[in-house]
Amino acid sequence: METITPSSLELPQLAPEALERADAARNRQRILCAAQRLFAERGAACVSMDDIADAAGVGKGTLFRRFGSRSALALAVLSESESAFQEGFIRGAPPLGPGAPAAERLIAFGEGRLDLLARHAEVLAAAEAGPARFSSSPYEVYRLHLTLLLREADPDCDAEYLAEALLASLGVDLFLYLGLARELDLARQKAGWAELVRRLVPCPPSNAQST
Amino acid sequence: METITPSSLELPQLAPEALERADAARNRQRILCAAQRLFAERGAACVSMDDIADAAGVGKGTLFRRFGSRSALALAVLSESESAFQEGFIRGAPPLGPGAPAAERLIAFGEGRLDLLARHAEVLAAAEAGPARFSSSPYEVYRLHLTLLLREADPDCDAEYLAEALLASLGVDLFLYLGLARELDLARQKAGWAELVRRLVPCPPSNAQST
DNA sequence: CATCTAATCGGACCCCGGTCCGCTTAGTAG
DNA sequence: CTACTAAGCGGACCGGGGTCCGATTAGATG
Repeated sequence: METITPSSLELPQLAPEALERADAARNRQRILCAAQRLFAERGAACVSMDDIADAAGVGKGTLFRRFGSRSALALAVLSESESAFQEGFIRGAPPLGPGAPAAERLIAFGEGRLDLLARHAEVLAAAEAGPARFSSSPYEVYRLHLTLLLREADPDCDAEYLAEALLASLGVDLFLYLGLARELDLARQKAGWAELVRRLVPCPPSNAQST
Repeated sequence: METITPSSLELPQLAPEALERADAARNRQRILCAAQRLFAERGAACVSMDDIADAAGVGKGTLFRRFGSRSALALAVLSESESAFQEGFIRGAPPLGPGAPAAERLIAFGEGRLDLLARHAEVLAAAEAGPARFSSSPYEVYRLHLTLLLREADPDCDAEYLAEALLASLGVDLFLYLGLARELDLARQKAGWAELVRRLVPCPPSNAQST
């Protein structure tokens, strides 16, 4: 504790992977592959953490050391799709990306999220189960994005609250429930979302303002 | 199985309590009391089903036989408050009850629900955890109520979808998260809800129509 | 009161997510 | 190549929700 080795000072802690030991990195990959495969084969709901550990040829302790929790692992499995979506609404082409009016971007965001839900509902349900829902980094990004768009659409609204309220209607649980129990399919939910957004923001035809 | 006793035919199955054996009814009461007490003492999150069974002087099997699940038990503990609220918006005085314009009733509904959340957040969190959220009978009542009000406010909207979307923003999880992590207090959430509703329904000053 | 039966009881048991800690090993320094 | 150390490993373990089934008993019948 008292003597700090020079090497520890030189490590700039670039990224988690950078200072990960080789076997650790290998195990992370093995676990990710096993999880992805099992999720695809049986459905995420029917795959326990023990299953994944066994399939990856790894102890349960290792699994939790690498990923911390079931939700975090599920999130990691989805990171590619998730990043692609975020890329889309942050730097992509309109109407999802910058350039379109806020209302249009909001509608496109919801449709994109609903597509994501439709493609990965099961794994997302695992990723956003319980307390993980609000503390995940995607949620924070979504929240910020919606808050900015809402403020842009109407500076007088309580954008912080409305962003959370809107996000609530794009939750996995609701999506699955609406689809399975209430038989509202993807198209209907997209239309409903669009209606919701259009009613929320006045949607003035030419309100473009710089700054 | 083949011989049906006359007595079984005479039982009209009036209500669950009616055909419940005396000891069963007694145990149900004991369990409810113990649960209520423990929830109040320690907070629902720190009370396990074993704790409740022990405190009630009853086996775990009995507990689950009577209530089926943790969420159902929590719901039962709250049934009084829940009924009072439902009574309020079904048969109570305006603006919560019938008589006020739909928009006003919607706002009052959300405020009432938020009050309920504020009073019983912990137990409600247990009651609406996981899959129980959408399958509970209160949810169905809320859904119907909102659907009718939305249709009344604007017959052209997709009331079914909008009702679910609105209800999502009155979920316990979101309420707790907004209050604790985002520091949006009860008043702010009420104001936000009112804003949300007013933007959603045109709120024409005199749109009262019979039928 | 004795008998009978089906509802009830209760705790041992299961599965699951998550934690802990003593053993192993990668990677480095000499 | 050897020695050293901290990171990594893995499986025993824990508490919690929920299930099962042999033992018990309420309460009706005669």
